[in-house]
Amino acid sequence: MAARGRPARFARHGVVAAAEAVVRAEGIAALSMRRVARELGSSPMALYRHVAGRDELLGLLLDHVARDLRRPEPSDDPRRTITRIATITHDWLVNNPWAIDVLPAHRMGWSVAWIVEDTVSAFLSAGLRPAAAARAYEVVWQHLVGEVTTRHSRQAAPPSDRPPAPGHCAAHPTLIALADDIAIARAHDQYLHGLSALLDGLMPRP
Amino acid sequence: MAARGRPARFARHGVVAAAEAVVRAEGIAALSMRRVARELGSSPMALYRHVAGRDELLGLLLDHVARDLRRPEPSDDPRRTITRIATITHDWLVNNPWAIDVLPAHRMGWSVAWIVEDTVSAFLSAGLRPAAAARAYEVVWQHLVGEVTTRHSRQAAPPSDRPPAPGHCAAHPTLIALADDIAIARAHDQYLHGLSALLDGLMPRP
DNA sequence: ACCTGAACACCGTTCAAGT
DNA sequence: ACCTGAACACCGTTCAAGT
Repeated sequence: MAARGRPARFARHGVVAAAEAVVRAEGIAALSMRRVARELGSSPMALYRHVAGRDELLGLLLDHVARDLRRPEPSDDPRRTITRIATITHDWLVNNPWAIDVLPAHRMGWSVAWIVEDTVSAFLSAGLRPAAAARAYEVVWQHLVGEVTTRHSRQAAPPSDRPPAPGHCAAHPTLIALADDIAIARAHDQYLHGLSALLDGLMPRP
Repeated sequence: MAARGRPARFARHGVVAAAEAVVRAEGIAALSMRRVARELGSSPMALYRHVAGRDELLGLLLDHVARDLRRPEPSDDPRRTITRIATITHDWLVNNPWAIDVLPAHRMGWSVAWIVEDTVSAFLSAGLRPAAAARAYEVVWQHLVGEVTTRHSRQAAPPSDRPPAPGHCAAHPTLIALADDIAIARAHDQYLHGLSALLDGLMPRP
């Protein structure tokens, strides 16, 4: 069949690719319909031929970026499997922190459903009952999201160098005495440490 | 000394109070300088006499709302102390989810510094070394933030009722078999369950 | 000393018109 | 069939002018 009407200057995929370029170069805050249009050299309204709106564009971008998230090979040791999946997901979210906000609105797309699938079944094969396995997955996910969220927002607003007022020091002795330990615990990559403690509490002991 | 110049129509506190009213009634997304000005019946620019800008207003609002967060009495049992502080903070953050984003930019203001102080010293009196106590606090905080974040974003985007495509079912057998368990784990208030498992892993066993 | 109005540079999205 | 331009209802913030 012959092409009818005016030919398209770009396609849905081109819009997503332009959006990805903007996010990579200038961060998620710079991602606007107008900015993507400028990237494509078109008018803002041209995008709406290919994409329903900004929310859909974010969802498509999520699917696009999810290709970097590779499902690991299954292993015999459930704890090892869970740790590996969590680590991969963690590193991916550190690179794409905006995905945390998009994931729920995107109905936790099937492109990343294997995270739930493989983690829950690892908990099952570790001996947890179904309800406990589902809860355990939820806790691991919450901790993962919390680590990435706190990391990301601290990066955006680094701690001040100003010393605290004397009155504050007297009121918070432990805070002052352990200031270095607290700073180290925040700065270093402690995700695996926290996950390990969590799994100690969640999984049956041998 | 006599008042000089034009009298003020409102004060810094009035701006914060108006901001709180807007947030309580319409949520954090509705909080704009222009919206607060409308609330006060003034021009948007009048606010800048009393507040440096939107970021400072958010910080002041945080301090204002932090008065609802009451420091609990110390107890003899460290685990009980930590659980109580975490529960209070959790409930407060569920009511003020926007605070999660503001806290780091606000340099974790001294108005809530007792959370760190009391939690870390409880871990110390449970027998943890300083570095471990600091890390343990960090993990508890991360889990707390993650629980509130996932709860909040799911509330904004409830799961769809559409049944998944058959292909997806075949690829994710555990997900399908435990669908009800997973839904329950997400819906119910599982914060205390997760915290308990976390403390099992973090604290020395008697 | 405090407030206002116009302006600048943004935003998502609708709707009618052009090619 | 696809794209554009003007428009609407927003946003934070600057700057000069008014009282």
